[in-house]
Amino acid sequence: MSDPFYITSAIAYPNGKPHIGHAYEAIATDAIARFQRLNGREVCFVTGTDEHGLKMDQTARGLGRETRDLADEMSSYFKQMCATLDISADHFCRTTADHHHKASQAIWKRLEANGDLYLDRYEGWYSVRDEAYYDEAELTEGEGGQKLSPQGTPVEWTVEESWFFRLSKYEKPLLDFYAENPEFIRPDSRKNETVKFVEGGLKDLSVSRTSFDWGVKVPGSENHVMYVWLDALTTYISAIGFPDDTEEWRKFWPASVHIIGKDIVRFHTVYWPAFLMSAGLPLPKMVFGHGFLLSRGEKMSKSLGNVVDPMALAELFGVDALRYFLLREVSFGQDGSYSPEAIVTRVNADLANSFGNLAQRTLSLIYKNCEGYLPAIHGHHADDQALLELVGNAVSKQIPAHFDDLAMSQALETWMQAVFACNAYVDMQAPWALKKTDPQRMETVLATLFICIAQLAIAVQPIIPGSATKLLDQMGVPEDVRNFANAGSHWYSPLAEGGFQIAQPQGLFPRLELPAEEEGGA
RNA sequence: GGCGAAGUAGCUCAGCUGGUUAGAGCGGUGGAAUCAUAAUCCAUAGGUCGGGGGUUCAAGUCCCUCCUUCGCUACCA
Repeated sequence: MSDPFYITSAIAYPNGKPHIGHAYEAIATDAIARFQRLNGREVCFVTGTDEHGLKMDQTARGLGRETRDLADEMSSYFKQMCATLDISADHFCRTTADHHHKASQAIWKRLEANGDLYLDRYEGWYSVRDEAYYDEAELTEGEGGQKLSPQGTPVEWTVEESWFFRLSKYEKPLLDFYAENPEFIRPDSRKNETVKFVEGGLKDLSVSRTSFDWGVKVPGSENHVMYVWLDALTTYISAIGFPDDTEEWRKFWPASVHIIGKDIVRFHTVYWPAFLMSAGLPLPKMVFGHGFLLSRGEKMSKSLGNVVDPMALAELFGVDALRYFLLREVSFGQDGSYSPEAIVTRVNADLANSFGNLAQRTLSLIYKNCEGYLPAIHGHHADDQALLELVGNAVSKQIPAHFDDLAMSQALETWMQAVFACNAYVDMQAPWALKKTDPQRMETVLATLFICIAQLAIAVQPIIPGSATKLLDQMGVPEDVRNFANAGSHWYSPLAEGGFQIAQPQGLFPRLELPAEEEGGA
């Protein structure tokens, strides 16, 4: 088990409860992590919550609560979401943890030691009401020449003491890095945006705040807290031990991939690598900016009232159904659309009808006609060979290649084609008819199907771990076979000859029904 | 405004470096089968590949232009 694979999702900003976008990212990241484990890599998967910053502080104050208290509560919802959705994270990190503060201060000191931090003044148009600075170009002019923020609140020219990071110094190194590492930013559209942005020139970055104190204290400037992003990004290294020289740190850094939303690509592809360069640390190998989930093609927002609670969806349709839908229907990297009809249609067609029914009809035939004992193989026909080859090729080559490329929807498309081939094979061979005409042939056909179904279940584990495991359990497939390296090994005959007997098969993928329409609007 | 992405069958989308009759799934239609979660399999549905122009022996696939939608254009995260 060498070849470490370190993957992170973004750490969520918990000033609200988790929404479907958080669930989507967690599920996608989890599927990749699970795939790599089954692919023989030693995996570390980190997720968590990013709890500092102005907004958390404001939200808590608005509720009349202690910020820390609110953070504890909100973070727990995200942790709970991970548990519910079968997210196999190795570490759930909170930026409020002591070790994380220590790590953030350590990286700060490294930037400082490298001469990249200097104290200056941040000047700009500041809205007291929004507690935010705005660019001149964003402002509008109200009555009497009063300058207004995009939110329509008054702004005034404000000067604040701030530490700056010499981001400008890294313009060239970053561009060189992008050029030398074409896979660093994916998909390409995000890379273009980033390159153009950096080519446009980088200004030094204000990396401390004095206007609030909910954050990591700047070493030596106790009235400053660190810019939230500097602290948040540090999670990726503090999670595995930094600044301590731990075994995990040595094994897993630099990260294999950071999975993030397309809205925070810049922080991960400009600021983060610049910070790391300054700190003298290796850079992550890849940053992948996935798309957004739209509700019937529209952005989800509180004002539109179309925000979807992922817990409710999991409750309604099942965790694996939700996971399958999101990863099959949405091309990873692009925006995707969600609707109850779409999930019901997709899950019924693929999981219930095609794959679930394939397993059910095959296992039922074995249960009824072979007393549950796995049938012997009496020499394969060309049809059997063709199917075994098609499924074997999909499971051992094509599907892992797609997963490795983070193309989960394509992996599943390939998977479905193999499922279709199995169904076509069942119909053509008609083992129920062979029962009377050629029992031995029936046994071979059922054995062939059993092998294929097991392989398909093994391959789909990263997507629907719960159901796949249940099916493999029903089928008695040994643990050490349940990975990409061994799925195609010679495990069937030993299992059959060992006298394994299946119980009466239980359907694992129930057909979904469209939930009844909500009554009356208003 | 600048830069970029996208516009392909009713729906959701594949189509890499240009090359035989433009593909898949879902839906629709017609058959077959009855082992199975009324699931499955086979066949099929006549889309000027956003409009126009151009390059080429050959363009959905390259160039120009127009239309439409979307993203980025730094200090909330």
